[in-house]
Amino acid sequence: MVNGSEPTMPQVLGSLQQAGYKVTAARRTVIETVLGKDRHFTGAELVAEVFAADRSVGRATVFRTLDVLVDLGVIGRVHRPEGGHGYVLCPRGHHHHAICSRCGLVLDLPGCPLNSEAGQDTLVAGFRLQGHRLEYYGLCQACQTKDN
Amino acid sequence: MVNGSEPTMPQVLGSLQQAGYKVTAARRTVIETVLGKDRHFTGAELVAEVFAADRSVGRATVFRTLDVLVDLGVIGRVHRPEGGHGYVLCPRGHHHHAICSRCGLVLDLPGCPLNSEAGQDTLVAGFRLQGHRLEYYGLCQACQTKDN
DNA sequence: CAGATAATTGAGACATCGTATCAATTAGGT
DNA sequence: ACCTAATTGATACGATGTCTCAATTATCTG
Repeated sequence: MVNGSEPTMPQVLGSLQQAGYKVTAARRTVIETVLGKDRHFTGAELVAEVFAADRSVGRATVFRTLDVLVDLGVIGRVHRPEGGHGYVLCPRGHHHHAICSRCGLVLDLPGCPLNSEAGQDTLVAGFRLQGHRLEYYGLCQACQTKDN
Repeated sequence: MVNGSEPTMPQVLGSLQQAGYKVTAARRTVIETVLGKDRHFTGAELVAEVFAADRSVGRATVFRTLDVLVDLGVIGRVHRPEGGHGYVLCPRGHHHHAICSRCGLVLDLPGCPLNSEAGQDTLVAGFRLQGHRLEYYGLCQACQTKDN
């Protein structure tokens, strides 16, 4: 990946336990598969890959584990250029993504270009800000050089 | 709504024609329904409302009209806190949204807090920026005062 | 280690959201 | 009024998740 701050297998398993979730074989398989991805993916894609790795893991379990991982902050949901939404592996801490609108590559951007959270409390009168979501779209280096 | 820059019925119909689309009864009904909304909505919600207004409008036509309106820039797609995505009425020009995570109210934010586009060309080495999507989440004034 | 127990699982039906097909209708230019 | 292509409604379909439920299993307690 682009920077080295992605969570590792033991880290995620630790977070799981710490949050009160059980560490099961199915979850291991799903997490291993997710950690191997370097671009956004759909639930269906993940189901296929997990199924290829372990035929006994159920469809519902994959989606349930995705929910858990979103809850833990290991992955996030993003819009996909094609419409619908996908999932993407997230490094820890506040950050945003640059998404290649051609191949789906996801780059993690360190930091946040927005002003301090304090300044944004007054974004709109009376609105209590809780968070934000920022996604950049464009072409990654590889896709720029491909003709067409 | 919060600011007065939302498109009006004649404006949207004009845009429709100008873009080469025909002005039909079904589209009028869908557009009227959309213009009456002040928060994000799902396709299904809109289908129900349009159907209530005119029982003869088909499901597919509602979604087709939504596509046209996205194309015209009258509405945009946003993430919904509950997951999935929704549609939201948009004023013209580059802007972003503040979305109440409790009631779904959407506030249009004039301008853009990000630095000039020029500066963002170098966001990540080699990445050619095409655009971005920014959404704020929080509680609107009304929802802050509601107990819980 | 064994037993208790609550979380988790797989299977598959179901729900939601949106799209494709297709013959019939209709808007808009002439 | 006529022509023609765009649009329509109905319906089947597809993609993406969610729910139910009985069976299993990870973790805790002793």
